[in-house]
Amino acid sequence: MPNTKIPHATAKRLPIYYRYLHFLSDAGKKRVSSTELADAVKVDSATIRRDFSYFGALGKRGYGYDVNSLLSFFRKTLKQDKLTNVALIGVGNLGHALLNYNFHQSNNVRISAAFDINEDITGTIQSGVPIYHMNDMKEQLTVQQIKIVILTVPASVAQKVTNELVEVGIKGILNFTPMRITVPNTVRVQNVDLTNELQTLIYFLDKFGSHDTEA
Amino acid sequence: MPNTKIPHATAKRLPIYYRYLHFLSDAGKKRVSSTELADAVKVDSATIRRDFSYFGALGKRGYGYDVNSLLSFFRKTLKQDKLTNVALIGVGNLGHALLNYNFHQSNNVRISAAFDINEDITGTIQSGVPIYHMNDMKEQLTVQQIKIVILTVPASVAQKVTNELVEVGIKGILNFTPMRITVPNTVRVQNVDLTNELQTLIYFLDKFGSHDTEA
DNA sequence: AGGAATCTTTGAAAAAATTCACAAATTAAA
DNA sequence: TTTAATTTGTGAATTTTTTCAAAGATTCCT
Repeated sequence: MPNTKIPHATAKRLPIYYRYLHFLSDAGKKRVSSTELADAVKVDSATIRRDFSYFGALGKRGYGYDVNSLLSFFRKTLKQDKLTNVALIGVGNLGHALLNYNFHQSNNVRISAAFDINEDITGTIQSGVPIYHMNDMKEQLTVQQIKIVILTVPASVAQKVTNELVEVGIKGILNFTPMRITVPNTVRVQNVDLTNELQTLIYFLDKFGSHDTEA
Repeated sequence: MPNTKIPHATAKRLPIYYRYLHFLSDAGKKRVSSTELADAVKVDSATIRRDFSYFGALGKRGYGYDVNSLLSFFRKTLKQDKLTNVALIGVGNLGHALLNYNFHQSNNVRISAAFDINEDITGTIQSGVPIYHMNDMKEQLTVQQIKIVILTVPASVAQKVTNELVEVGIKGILNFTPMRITVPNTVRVQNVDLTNELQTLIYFLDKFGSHDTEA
């Protein structure tokens, strides 16, 4: 019974599987077992089989999974078969790094517009991406029909900017600010909090019995 | 019965609470209720109360939690009362941004050394941090007694570098590479995978019934 | 002071996620 | 062809996490 309801925890692992399948395919590998995958992506093999099973019977007993068919299945599932345009809001330290970060390569995502208030950079093109002034944000997002943004503005303006994003129909926000922004529940927020990650790491430290932790 | 065993899910939320308490304290607020906190950090109030209760009875019925005592309790718990030195391995795009990123401000963490193979920058000081050559990594990490690193090297060398880190007794790795690195279970790895975050966001998109997702 | 309102603490229930373990299917080897 | 070795798919058990709900403690208002 495919696709009925994919658990949240499973969904978050799909990109990890996807990437490794990509790697295997590039390496010319034809088949892969859940055990082999487990070793590479550090997820228990039973969990992997369970995850896959939510999408139906993707494997073959005694054989494993066919790399290429699994890959193309996940490519569709993750909507990697078409290019997604996103905008970058806030071209500071981190924003600038993300402009150069090669999302496109493995991801089929392109940053097609960036916004900032700094007039030294607005109007220019950085790493192939035009930088607009924040004043033009709502207009450009509408015209370019962008539905996903990466938010790298200062925490102090995060909510204010978010409200504008919601107004123009943004559906997904990758939030790099430390603020927990408020949005209507038609909008999805994914938080990436660098400070938190470090603090969590420090916290877990001498608590040994360690190993891996998902971001 | 405090401190016996803090659930993983709880531990990952502590930094979020900590930061907001900091904010409240700075704003001169004396007390806060779980409901109020819940609204700000987007975690259910019952979950917050449960989380706190693992550390003992930190609040007062009918009153709420005292901001400053809660703050100083968490400061100790998260070891934010003393400065933690970390190293940055790999000063590329992202690494450079992290050098400028103000971990220190809210975090009491300092990047005290950075490493790269690019001889144009080794030997220089960037954003106040000396950049050493990777050849000197093991020596410097040992001398400086660094136990935590931020790993921003290319995926292709992630495991190789990790092995060296393990050799010199690194205990925590904040892994920005897309590789799932292998470490002995005395070492903790926290993965931050930017591409994954975006893909997850895209995946969740039209699956509406949305809202927040932790990184 | 008395009573209503607030708010934590915490058992217990519910929900979600992981893991075990084995039958069923397939491949590989002898 | 028969046997041994793999390996999936999945009920069931377990573990983890979240949420409910009510008793107990305190504050606030009149």
